[in-house]
Amino acid sequence: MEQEVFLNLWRTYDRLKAFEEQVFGNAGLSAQQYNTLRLLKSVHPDSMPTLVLGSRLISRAPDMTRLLDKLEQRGLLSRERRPENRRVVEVTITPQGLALLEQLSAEVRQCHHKQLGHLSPEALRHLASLLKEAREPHEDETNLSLVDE
Amino acid sequence: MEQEVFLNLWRTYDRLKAFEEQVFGNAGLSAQQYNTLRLLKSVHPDSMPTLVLGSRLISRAPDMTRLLDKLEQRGLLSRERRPENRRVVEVTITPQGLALLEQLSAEVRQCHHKQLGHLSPEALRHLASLLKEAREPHEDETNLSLVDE
DNA sequence: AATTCACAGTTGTCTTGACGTTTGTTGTAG
DNA sequence: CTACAACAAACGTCAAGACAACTGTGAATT
Repeated sequence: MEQEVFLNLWRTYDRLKAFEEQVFGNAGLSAQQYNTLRLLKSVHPDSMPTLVLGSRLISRAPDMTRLLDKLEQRGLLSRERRPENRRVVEVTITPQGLALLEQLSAEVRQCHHKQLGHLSPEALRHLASLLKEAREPHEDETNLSLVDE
Repeated sequence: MEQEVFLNLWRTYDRLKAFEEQVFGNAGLSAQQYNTLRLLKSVHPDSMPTLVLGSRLISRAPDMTRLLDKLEQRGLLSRERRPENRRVVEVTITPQGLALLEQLSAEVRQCHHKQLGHLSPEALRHLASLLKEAREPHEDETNLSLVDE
């Protein structure tokens, strides 16, 4: 029974993921990169240290450095070491990064609707709350809201 | 709303996956490899063509050849081209493969219990059925049962 | 002040996922 | 009977994920 739930979770995630991948693929982003930008936007114009960013992503990212490298090369974010603490690298989204998110936003909304639009609002609410309940004991910190816009 | 559900799905999957990875990691398997063996066991002593195997896995596997290479090297399965049709490669689980699954089975059950044991049977049933409903329009074929033992 | 320790990122390496392109095999049409 | 299309698998390549080891920086201990 518990096994069946996990397999259902896995497969459903795998199927729905394909939609996102198509949207982000067009823009040359991975889902993880998109979420990084989304998270940076939510604190803009403030910055965020690399490791904090990594820990707040939906899915753990063991490779923040290289992920940020790529986004920085494309001018979507900037990194800076501040004199008061040269250990941390502060990351900020750039106007280009914001513009890219803006450009994608309609398509992303549409994508999520294609994924799950066939479910009733009650079913969606119920599903979200069961999912939260399922992972609740395994969250390290109280990792608050997943949506932040 | 739909976006929030997908993010919850993603995160919950990511959190629960960690448990499986630990169990399979000990045995030197990936979750995908374990599922391959499990699927082969379900048709044992019959065999299965490579591509059929790939299409029946929980999550798509674009790289069956190399996944099977590793399992074959460890003697967990065998591959064979039959004279009547030399195009297809028939895959069969070996006694060693079966033994490995047997050896892991208790640990796997325990792992799923750790993942989801805190939910009531009703919640589990409900969650499974909502997940099925969520991906239903996106299943290519009627991809029937995920559990097959 | 020098040493030790903890912290934040980075780099190296290996494995896996993704995707397009061959190679070998069979069936079919001219 | 030959050429061509289809199919199954294998291979090449590149980007991501995982994990360990390393570098540089700041704070604490003595």
